[in-house]
Amino acid sequence: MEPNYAEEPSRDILCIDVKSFYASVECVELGYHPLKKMLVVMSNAENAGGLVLAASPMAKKILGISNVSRKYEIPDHPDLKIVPPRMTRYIEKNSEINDIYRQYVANEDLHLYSIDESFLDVTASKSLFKNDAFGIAERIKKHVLDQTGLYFTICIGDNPLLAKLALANEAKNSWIAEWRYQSVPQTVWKISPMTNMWSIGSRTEKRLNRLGVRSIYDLAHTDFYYLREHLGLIGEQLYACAWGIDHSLLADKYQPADKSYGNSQVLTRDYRDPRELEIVIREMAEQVATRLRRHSCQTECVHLSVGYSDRETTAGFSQQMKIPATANSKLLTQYCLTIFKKNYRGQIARTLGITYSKLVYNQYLQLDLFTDPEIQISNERLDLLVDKVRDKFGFRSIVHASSLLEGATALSRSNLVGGHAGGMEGIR
DNA sequence: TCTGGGGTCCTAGGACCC
DNA sequence: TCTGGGGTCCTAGGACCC
Repeated sequence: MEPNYAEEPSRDILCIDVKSFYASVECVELGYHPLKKMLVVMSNAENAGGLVLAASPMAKKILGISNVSRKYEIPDHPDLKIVPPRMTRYIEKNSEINDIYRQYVANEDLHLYSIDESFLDVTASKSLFKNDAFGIAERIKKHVLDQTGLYFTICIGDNPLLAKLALANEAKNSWIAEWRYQSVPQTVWKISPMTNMWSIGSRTEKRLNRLGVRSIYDLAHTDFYYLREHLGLIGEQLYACAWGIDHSLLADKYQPADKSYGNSQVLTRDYRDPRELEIVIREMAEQVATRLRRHSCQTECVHLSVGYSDRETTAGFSQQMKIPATANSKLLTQYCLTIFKKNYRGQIARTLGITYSKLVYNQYLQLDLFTDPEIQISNERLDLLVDKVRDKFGFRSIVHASSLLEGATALSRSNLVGGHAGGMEGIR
């Protein structure tokens, strides 16, 4: 049951990623050459456990630093520059770069994949620019370099999967690579280790090994029904991937089925006092609620997870709860605390996470039968007012008195963007 | 010396309904 | 005499990605 490529979509898809995005942005802003300077962007650099979010190509090459290195693993070197993250700046740069892409493709042919990766379908642009995919890629590369000083790699494929695989596996050496259906035997089947394949992590690799599959070549030559029987839908998808076929994996990512908003944090120390934990839960419940309101949506499902310290014998608990749609801070806080009280028995806690899922985008207030409508409406107004004041004057302008108590983390985290320093500290 | 943070998708099993 | 079966919703947990 080999695939028939004639029936598969054949487009000119570019997958573009900026080399060491955060590190490169910092180099440019600080006046260094992004390909020549050794620089790392580090979160929490004041702790030995500080995490490297991005390392410039030279830092990787000469000092062997990788993106999840810890501070205590970084060698001392006089030429190595260490800077804190400025997430807000990176988001701005990302949007500037995508604005450039929009000069080459229609908006519906541009898919933002992550902060440093985008997919462009340039099939329709070829006649407009009187150029092939390769030529358009070169033009975009020059444009972005001239305007922003950032270098990147581009891969071309018949579909997003091939472009993405090329980027992950071949673009390390050259700035451009092209993977097509015809080249699958020389490219996709040679991907090694197997975990370099999209959607194969260490667990899946082990499962495949147990089924006698030791390479991507093996995967492509394993009976489809055998894979489906043992791995279900995943088996079907893996088989398709091994032949470079992209039916769902990337395509579906453009329209996520289950959107959710959440925040999580590793606490800076062990917490064993339930009152302190409740303070942090309140803060987080409210911060995620703010994100809901900012996106004009409500949640129907609240999830709380508490991870225990290594010193406990159990890992922690994680529980969700279906609720009537709301984006109200006070209500959501109560739901989170309900889950907390139901499960917590005095263990030493180290991580907290709150996620709101099952989002609904209807704007009107869902009045419930058991609460006075006046109160519901005034709660809603209060939330929006608080959001507004914070938009204007910063998070710190209005905080709960409890955020000043021992154990609270909201104030110290108020400048974080995507969990890391936003870089606007002192401005607000 | 010590837990990064934010997401999405899939599966299994239980509850409930007709 | 006998264990129904199918569909849907929900939760928990696993896996993966950037």
